[in-house]
Amino acid sequence: MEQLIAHIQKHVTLNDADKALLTCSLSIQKINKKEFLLKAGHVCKSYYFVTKGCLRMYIVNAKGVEQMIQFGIDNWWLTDYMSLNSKQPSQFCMQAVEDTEFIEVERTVQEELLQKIPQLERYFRLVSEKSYAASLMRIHYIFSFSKEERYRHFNNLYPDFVQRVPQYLLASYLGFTPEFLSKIRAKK
Amino acid sequence: MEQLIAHIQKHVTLNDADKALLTCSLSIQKINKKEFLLKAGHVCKSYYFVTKGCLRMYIVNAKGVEQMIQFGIDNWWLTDYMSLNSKQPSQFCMQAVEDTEFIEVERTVQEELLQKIPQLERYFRLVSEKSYAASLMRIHYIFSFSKEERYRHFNNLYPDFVQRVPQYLLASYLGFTPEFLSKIRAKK
DNA sequence: CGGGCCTTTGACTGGTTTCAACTTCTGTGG
DNA sequence: CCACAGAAGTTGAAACCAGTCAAAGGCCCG
Repeated sequence: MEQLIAHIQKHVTLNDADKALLTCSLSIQKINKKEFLLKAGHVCKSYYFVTKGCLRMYIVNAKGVEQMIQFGIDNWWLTDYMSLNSKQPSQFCMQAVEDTEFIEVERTVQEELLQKIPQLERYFRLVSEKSYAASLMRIHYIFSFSKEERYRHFNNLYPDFVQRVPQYLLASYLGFTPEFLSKIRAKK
Repeated sequence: MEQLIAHIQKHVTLNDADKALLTCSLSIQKINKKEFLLKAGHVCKSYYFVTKGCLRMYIVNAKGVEQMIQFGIDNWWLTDYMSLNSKQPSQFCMQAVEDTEFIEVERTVQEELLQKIPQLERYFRLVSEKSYAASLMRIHYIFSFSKEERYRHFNNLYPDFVQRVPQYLLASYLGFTPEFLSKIRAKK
């Protein structure tokens, strides 16, 4: 819980009353590896803030293949903004990659908190601006690097994370096949 | 100007005083085809809202090739959120594809407006959440479709836009070469 | 210790890029 | 208003990056 408050305070300032309100409105939840937070076809009704472990968001494409969209690790927010705002069924699934601890913020609870702590509006804005910027950079890397370069670049940025997740998820996240990732690694 | 106010009111409500304040704080600007709003190496200091025409944001990659990142047409916000928030130099360039009309909101002006019209904070949050969601869907399409499928899909969604921009920009946006786009089109 | 999931390896295939030459379009100055 | 230069689009041949498929090996968890 202090983790979320610390993250918020990197962006906006909270007084003690705000912190108390957050602490009593929200709680840490746990989920086991392979369990789901969201399944395609259901409306996404919460924001999820990961405090420990790893979540993933994926979509099943027209060929029936699971396509990784996003990982969520420590201090990351994960949700389907589209479904959340439109209240339409989500196309995504959200599943735990490892046993994971997270804070769930239901849309309705978020609304209350935004009323009572107006600077949270700014916090969530800054978070989604950052996520958007990061995803544009990801698109840049996808187009500007070959698949092997992409892997090596990602491996340099997050060497520990690469060791931590199954290769087939990483391969999907980077946009190629697990076989190809295996061949890259065999090289050296 | 009414265009921006209408767009804001799709997300939050404004009273007459708010509208008046927006109208006197902001103004329509024009830029000619090929002119720049932002060049790599400079700090991005504004949000740009396109009311007419077309802007593009691109990055020059390690091989010296211009890589399209984003188009901005009617009712789209375009900016480098990374540079804007961190005040670090941008890696991106922003250039007019056609003669374009837009509303510039400088970061400092935005701060004032956010003070005076608090619900704008929510508006900008919703806009960036939407943009983020759209860019995740774009990543999904990139990975799940072949390049030819990507073009046909995009062509179905935005047939008029495809006619409007130079093919080499569209090819770059979709992540392949102009020659390949030419061949796809020749097929049928 | 067994079964299923994950990873590895190799041969074959094909979608896409690269390069170069040629054609068409566009805009600018005479 | 035409001419011309540079930019944009087309076409084909050759090369290659990465996918597919199949079979074998490793490893985790019940």
